[in-house]
Amino acid sequence: MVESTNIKEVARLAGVSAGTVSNVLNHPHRVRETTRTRVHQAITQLGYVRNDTARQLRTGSSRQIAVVVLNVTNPFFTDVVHGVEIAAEEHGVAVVVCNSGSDPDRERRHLSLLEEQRIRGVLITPVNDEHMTRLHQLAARGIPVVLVDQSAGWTNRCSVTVDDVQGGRLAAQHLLERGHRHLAFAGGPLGVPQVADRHRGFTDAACGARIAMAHTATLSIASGREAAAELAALPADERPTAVFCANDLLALGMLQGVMQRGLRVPQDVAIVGYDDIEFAAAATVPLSSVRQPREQLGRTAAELLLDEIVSGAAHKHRQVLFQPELIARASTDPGSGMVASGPR
Amino acid sequence: MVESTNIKEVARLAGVSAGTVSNVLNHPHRVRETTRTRVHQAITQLGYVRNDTARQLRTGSSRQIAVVVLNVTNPFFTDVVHGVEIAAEEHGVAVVVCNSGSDPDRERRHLSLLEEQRIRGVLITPVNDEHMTRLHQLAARGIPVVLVDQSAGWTNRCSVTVDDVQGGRLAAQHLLERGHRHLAFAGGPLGVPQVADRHRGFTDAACGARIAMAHTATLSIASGREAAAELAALPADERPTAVFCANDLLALGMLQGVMQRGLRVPQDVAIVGYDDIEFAAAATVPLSSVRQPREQLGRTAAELLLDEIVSGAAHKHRQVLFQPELIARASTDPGSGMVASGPR
DNA sequence: CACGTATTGTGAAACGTTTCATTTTGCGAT
DNA sequence: ATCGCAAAATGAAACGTTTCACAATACGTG
Repeated sequence: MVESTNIKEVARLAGVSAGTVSNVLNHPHRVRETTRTRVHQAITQLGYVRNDTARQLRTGSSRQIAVVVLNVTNPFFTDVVHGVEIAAEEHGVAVVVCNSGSDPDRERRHLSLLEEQRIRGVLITPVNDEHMTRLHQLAARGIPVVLVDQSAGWTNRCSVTVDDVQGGRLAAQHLLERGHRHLAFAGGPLGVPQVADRHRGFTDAACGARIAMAHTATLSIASGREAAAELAALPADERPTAVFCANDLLALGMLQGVMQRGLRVPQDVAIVGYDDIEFAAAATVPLSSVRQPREQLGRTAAELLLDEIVSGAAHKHRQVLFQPELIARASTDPGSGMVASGPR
Repeated sequence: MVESTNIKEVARLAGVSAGTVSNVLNHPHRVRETTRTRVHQAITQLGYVRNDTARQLRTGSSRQIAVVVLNVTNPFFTDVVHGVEIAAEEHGVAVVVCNSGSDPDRERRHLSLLEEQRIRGVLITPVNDEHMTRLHQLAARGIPVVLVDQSAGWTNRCSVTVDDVQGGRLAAQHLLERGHRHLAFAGGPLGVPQVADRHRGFTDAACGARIAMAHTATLSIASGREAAAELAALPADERPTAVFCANDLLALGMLQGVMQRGLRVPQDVAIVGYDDIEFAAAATVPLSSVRQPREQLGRTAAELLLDEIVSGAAHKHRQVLFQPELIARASTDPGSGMVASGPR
């Protein structure tokens, strides 16, 4: 390990005090131009790099915000992260991405680490409500927290959500309009609030229809394939004619699974996904899906957080609720068959 | 902002010195059990959280490694990141994900920030060779750097790569075997080493064939659609019968674009992608693709980095080269038509 | 009970900044 | 020349840890 040069060495080389070097870096106008250039020369000559650790210790706050997501490999979340980055960049703060992988334990560890690092603020989609008090604690200790895509039990703080119950309703309505009377919901675990809400909205709006439940362990393509096997194994007259999947990964797996078993989509079974990730439109059969404003979700959340950071006590907490939108494509349209949808 | 309690307050409440509290936290065996529990009580009673900033300043090193990727929204990179996380978790170090977005300027800013933070190590897929000297500088200053998915001009350090030239060759061979004699390469910018290598391998192995070039501005679905428009506009006898796309996003866009314009895949135009992201198999026409060991790439890179971190001078630099593999699916198989491929 | 030794605990220094009260410098006006 | 005052520079304290040489206990043994 090479010991790096510090501010004092720069000061010595430039023939000034450490305080002056610090001023050159942080308040250039306070120092005369001639010395300023002298200091800059010393800096480049020594290859000096400011030690942010010491700076943070002294100033007491970092210049980073964190975003904790459920699953980095889910395009929904990477789009959210992208939105966060856009907003953060405008404010000159850096974003660190943490992945809980839907594991409460990893989520807890991340939060502890972030608190130890005195992170400036946290955006988080919690795994479940297990750590809600922990999050309130964080906020009480001066680390603002904004909930993303979840709002249960968080009325007195900022959150940015999409109406999942309404999303479930949209899916049900769409399928009922298409004439389906025997439906299925695929998703899980129901402990995940988003899944529970989508399920609730779906069953509410489809109260007249028959609804089967395909419980999945995760919200992944693999789980979708498994659920498809279950579904395809049913005798034709017992099989739902349409499935609503709790997210697009599940729906893509479902699509692959049922087609592999010789069922036609949408003729034998129609499929509606959720999120409308970019790959939904490019699927084997372009996927109908409940669209969420993914990037805007992230951007708005970041803006709320940044406002809370800069405004401090003057900040007013807000709960932003976006409305989802159903995008109909071939996977629910008997007429369109195998014709691809156009660009979104 | 709430002023947090520090180690001294804990010490006072527990009736010991600050050093003892520190020992309880870092070397528990050095302190008697009775005092240890007393200190722990004080910690929980005050809700004390260690200030990692001060700890890092004193110890001189952080417990985090960074991974800088070209595009967080590209599933290829999220899979790589996932591999990194797995390896890092085994070693108890945290991962921070930085997104350069293929922008050299953002890449530079990230590197500066990471250096200021005295990050423990960096995994990076550089945008191009613009900052190679900067990376060597970082390494010379005691921040190990491992190159991921790129190795040009990096012979004396660790890197983990997949043979892109060979990948390009595989694609060409595959298409030649299928009888295609009029090919196209879609990708860009050629300043991106991966693109250049794939292009080179492709043209090398297809030297007998006619090869058109569809230059794209980015490696995204949108760019793929644009390239498709270009291609579809050609008269049928001037149009290549097969396209090799520099990555799967491009290929998915290409697929959407050509189908939307009434061309059939693979009958009118066959398509080969690159990366074999999970969504390639789920595409409108399941996509043939050159598979890279995405997760293993990340995991291996992280392991090399961690070895360099713990072994220090004893570490031997290694350049790991993986071989790609062509996965044939319907997008290049005239026989299979629209039949979906099975699970991978 | 005194001794020797291993086990615990202490206290101050050090890490590299920023901050701010204070001192020094520069310079135009007298 | 000298004064006055703004501008510039200084130097030491402080941020919250960890470390380490040293002091103070505890405890088994003779």
